[in-house]
Amino acid sequence: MNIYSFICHVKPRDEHKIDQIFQATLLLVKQKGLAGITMSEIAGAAKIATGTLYIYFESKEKLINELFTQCRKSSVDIYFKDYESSQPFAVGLKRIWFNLLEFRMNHFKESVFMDQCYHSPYITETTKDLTKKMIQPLYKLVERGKAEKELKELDTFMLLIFMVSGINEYVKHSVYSEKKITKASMEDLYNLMWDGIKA
Amino acid sequence: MNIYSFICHVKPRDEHKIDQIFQATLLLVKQKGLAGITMSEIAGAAKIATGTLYIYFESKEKLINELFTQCRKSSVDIYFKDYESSQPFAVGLKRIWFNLLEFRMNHFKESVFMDQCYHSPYITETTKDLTKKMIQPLYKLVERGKAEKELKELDTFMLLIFMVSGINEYVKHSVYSEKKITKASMEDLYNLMWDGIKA
Amino acid sequence: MNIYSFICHVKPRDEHKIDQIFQATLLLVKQKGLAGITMSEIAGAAKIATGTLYIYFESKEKLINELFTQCRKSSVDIYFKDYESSQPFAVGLKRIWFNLLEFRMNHFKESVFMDQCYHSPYITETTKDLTKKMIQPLYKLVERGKAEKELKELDTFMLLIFMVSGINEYVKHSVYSEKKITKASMEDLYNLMWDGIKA
Amino acid sequence: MNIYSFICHVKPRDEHKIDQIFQATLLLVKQKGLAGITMSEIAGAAKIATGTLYIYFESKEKLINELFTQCRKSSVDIYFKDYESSQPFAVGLKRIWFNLLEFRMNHFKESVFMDQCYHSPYITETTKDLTKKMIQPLYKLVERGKAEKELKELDTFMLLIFMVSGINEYVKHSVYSEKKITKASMEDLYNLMWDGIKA
DNA sequence: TATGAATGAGTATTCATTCAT
DNA sequence: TATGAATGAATACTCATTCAT
Repeated sequence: MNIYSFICHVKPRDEHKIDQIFQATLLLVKQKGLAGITMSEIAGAAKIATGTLYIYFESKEKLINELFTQCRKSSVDIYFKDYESSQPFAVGLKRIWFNLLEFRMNHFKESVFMDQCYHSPYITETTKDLTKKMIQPLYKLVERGKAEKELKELDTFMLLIFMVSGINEYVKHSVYSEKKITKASMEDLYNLMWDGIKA
Repeated sequence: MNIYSFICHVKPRDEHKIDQIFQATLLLVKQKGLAGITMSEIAGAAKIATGTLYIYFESKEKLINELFTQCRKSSVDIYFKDYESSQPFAVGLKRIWFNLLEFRMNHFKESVFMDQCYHSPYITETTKDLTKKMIQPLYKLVERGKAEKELKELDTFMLLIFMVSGINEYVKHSVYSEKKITKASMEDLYNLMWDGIKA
Repeated sequence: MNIYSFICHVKPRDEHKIDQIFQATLLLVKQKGLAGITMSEIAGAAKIATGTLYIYFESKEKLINELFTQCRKSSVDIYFKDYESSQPFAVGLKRIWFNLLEFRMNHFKESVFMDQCYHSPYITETTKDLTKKMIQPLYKLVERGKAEKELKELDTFMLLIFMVSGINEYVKHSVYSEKKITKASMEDLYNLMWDGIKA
Repeated sequence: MNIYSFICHVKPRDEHKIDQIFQATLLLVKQKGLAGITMSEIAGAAKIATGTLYIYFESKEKLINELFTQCRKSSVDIYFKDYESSQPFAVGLKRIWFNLLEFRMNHFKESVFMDQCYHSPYITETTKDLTKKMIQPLYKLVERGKAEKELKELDTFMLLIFMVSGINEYVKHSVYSEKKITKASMEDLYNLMWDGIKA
């Protein structure tokens, strides 16, 4: 405990321990769903005591919300990795689409967790609203695609949803049926999507 | 009350009550998620006593599983409504696709519930396996489409998932943003999908 | 329903049904103990509906108490069967002792039930008191034995208890170890007891 | 609190608390019978929270079984206190018989509890079987008595049961009629028994 | 009377949270 | 900070009793 803590009562930041807790939670949610996990299970899986959990998160709700927020942040970071708005539209789109796919594949637990949260009593409306804001760049990109006559002249949200939804379901299916996703199948899925949306 | 009751003085278990319970559960799950509902809330919403719940379902787990099973059944019934395998491929496909959309729209609570169940501790593996079997006819249809050179020569499951995934997400989005789904937007979404999968 | 019922509200007396209920209760208590039986189990075992049980007994407590009372009565009836106070002391004693043994053997369920009742919340103090009164004749017999110098000059209750206790335990042991009780072993046990109490 | 606690900051499960729980349970069973006690009553009587009960015993059944096991152990310990198999037969027998009597007198609650358990749904068959094994030394002693021609040539179990049964019933009677058991009456009862079994 | 579904108070058990160490 | 036992309100489930048929 340092002097700063006395003044500001900031939350402790043993980032390593927080990560342990987050990873434990993600794993358990994937295995048993949000409905089936308890604080002591999380503590157990994170190899700390229940009491310790409450040093880092003041309640279960806070823990879930903060994990959600962090998942969302890291997902957005990945979504726009290596994306330059200066690139031609088609290049940028493919870049982002593969980023989305990559995230779903490599962070499957996070995806499941975020899906589950959406209909849970833990996530507040504010948290949900924030999520919407973070996809703004993607929204912009689609608008640009329409402006450049590369995409069909349809409702932007419809295009957005159509582009993304196949990824979620395809990855889910692959994980549960334990089928590897090959580079070729990724291209196939992209082409299905692209043939759908292109002008 | 049926004629049998008059003769035999048997008070049959009230099928209507099962429906009350199911509807109450679906509503609550949509509102608060599977994680947040209690047996007494369900009983309250169904306007019966807690004890009565246990006359019809021996445990919370059984209740959730049976509701899941019934949702699946009714969804499959709707999926293949007015579908004739003798129709041309494109006609049959459109028929089923619109049935799927219709189900998601008109039975949104059921859809949300089924989605939630998938990662819950309530649904058993057997129940999940059955689900897979029930989509067989759709699988067959896609195979036929490929044989008739109407569809791209890709993995059947990939095509299947691609066809269906947009529906789920689009309806979800519409419900939560409280946008009506018009006949026109339905056609738009279908065309996005069709342009993607057609040979 | 007859005219008498209207006037007096007497309890119905389908003696056959009451017996069914009693037998079912005794069987269940032997199997699972007084702590483990429910009214619907009793009804089930008696092949009647739960509601019907309440036509014959207004509560669980009443049912248990009435069964207890009936067991006590029938036991006392058997205890003094063929016993004549005019017979010589030793003859009378042997008669009663063998009657006691016979009751424990042939009405084992009743014995277990009565034992269980003693420490249960169901049996009222009044019911217990009554039980004491019913062994009066036996008490008198022991007093006579002492007066006739046939028995040791000890506290009557001590003699009484000593005489009887071996029976209970020996029968219990035989039933649970599934050993038949032979005529010879009955005599052996009697002699053990007699050698103990005789003057 | 032991030295280990100071070093490791471990708060050990409180053995004393288990005893509190056991004593509370015994008292309640004596008062109301096994049929009439609830977990929250036990917790209340032991002055702990209901939840705490479940830290020490995972279910009511487990609690009852473990208490039964502990009662049996402590009873057997007392049965053979100051008993040496090298002593003359008659000395050893009297020693054990008085130990039995002492246990029944000083641990009346335990006796009542164990009696009640025998026909309850809580005690498993395995637990019952173990009980039989623990009286082996007593069985041996009776066999020796027969070999040394001190006892009647009768079935060992019959002798065993006869020796013991009077104790149970006599103590029960004394407690319920609130009569003190004097040293003299103890000797009287022993002599009744001894005159019965001696060769 | 007889039925057995319905009731809801009561009971066993769980679990988020606190607290003494 | 870290621990995990302790707490007690909340939850799943039971069961004596009632009641419409």
